[in-house]
Amino acid sequence: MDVTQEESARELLEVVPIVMRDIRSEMRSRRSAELTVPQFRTLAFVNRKEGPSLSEVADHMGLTPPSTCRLVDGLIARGMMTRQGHPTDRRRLRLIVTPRGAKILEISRSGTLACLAEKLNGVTAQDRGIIVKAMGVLRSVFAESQRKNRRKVRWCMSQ
Amino acid sequence: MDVTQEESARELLEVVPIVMRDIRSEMRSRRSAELTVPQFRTLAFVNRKEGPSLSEVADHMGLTPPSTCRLVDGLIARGMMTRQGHPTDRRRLRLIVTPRGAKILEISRSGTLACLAEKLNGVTAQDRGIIVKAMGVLRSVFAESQRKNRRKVRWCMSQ
DNA sequence: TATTGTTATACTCTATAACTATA
DNA sequence: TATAGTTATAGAGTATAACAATA
Repeated sequence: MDVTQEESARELLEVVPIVMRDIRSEMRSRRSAELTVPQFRTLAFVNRKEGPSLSEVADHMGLTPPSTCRLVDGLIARGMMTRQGHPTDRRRLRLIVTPRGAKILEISRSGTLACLAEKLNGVTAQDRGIIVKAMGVLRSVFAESQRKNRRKVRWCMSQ
Repeated sequence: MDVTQEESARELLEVVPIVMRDIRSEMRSRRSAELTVPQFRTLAFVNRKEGPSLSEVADHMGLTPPSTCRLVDGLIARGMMTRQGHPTDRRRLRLIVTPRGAKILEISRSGTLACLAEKLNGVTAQDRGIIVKAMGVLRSVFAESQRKNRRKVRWCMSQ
């Protein structure tokens, strides 16, 4: 099935927000873990990267530094990560996920995954394959554009 | 390619937030239209439905009545829709998109679509077909679960 | 008494502007 | 002077609780 850009863009704009709403409300309802989507993504990134700076997190999230700072603040306030000094550059910091943060991350991830997986139960294995394939394509398209956005933001900020 | 529920769920949880971030930031940067994603979705729904009640909007959006009320308030305050009385049931209201609202909706939709379409430029027509197919599957899965959520919310509220 | 919508309150997400400390 | 991070401020999204008006 060959499809125009416009057609696929229309579908994305219509369906992605619906799926997103569902993911968000599932995370919110998982009381034991209580992570929002941005918190979850931040925690997962810091956990994977082991000691990234704030800028690196902002870059990955596509957020401005102040927004990222607040996001991180919340996670630190709830004992899920800590700030540490950078060995050579004292302006920078290194973010580290605490054992408690790692545990919460795991609970949140597995719970949300289980919910999503259950919903995908009625979908054929082949259609699931199509979903995975589509996600791969989308990842390559949109992961790249994040960096661009980030640079633009930086540029706007300094005029 | 056959795929497990877990595998497809993992991909969704990883990629959907990234695409969503992009859609949101595109809408935000479109200064002439200045609609957030929920505002856009609300306006589009009300425009399509011609005169829905607040509850119907809440249902469609998967939001609680107070949240929906505020969302609608903002759109009304900016002259994009109006509240009208329901002919037979005086508790209800009918939401109507103003000509100005319809115009802004159109500007926002076409601008965001153009941006998304441009990003999908480097994708093959076949891969776009896969995206459209996947969106169709996801729509059927997640459009249904919204209603369930809504009922649960109502139920939670009244204990 | 149940339903529709609203107001009050509180939290998170996000931005821009202005600042501090370090390089 | 440029960079990393923070604080101040503000608007939007969202929830729960409490309420008013109508059925």
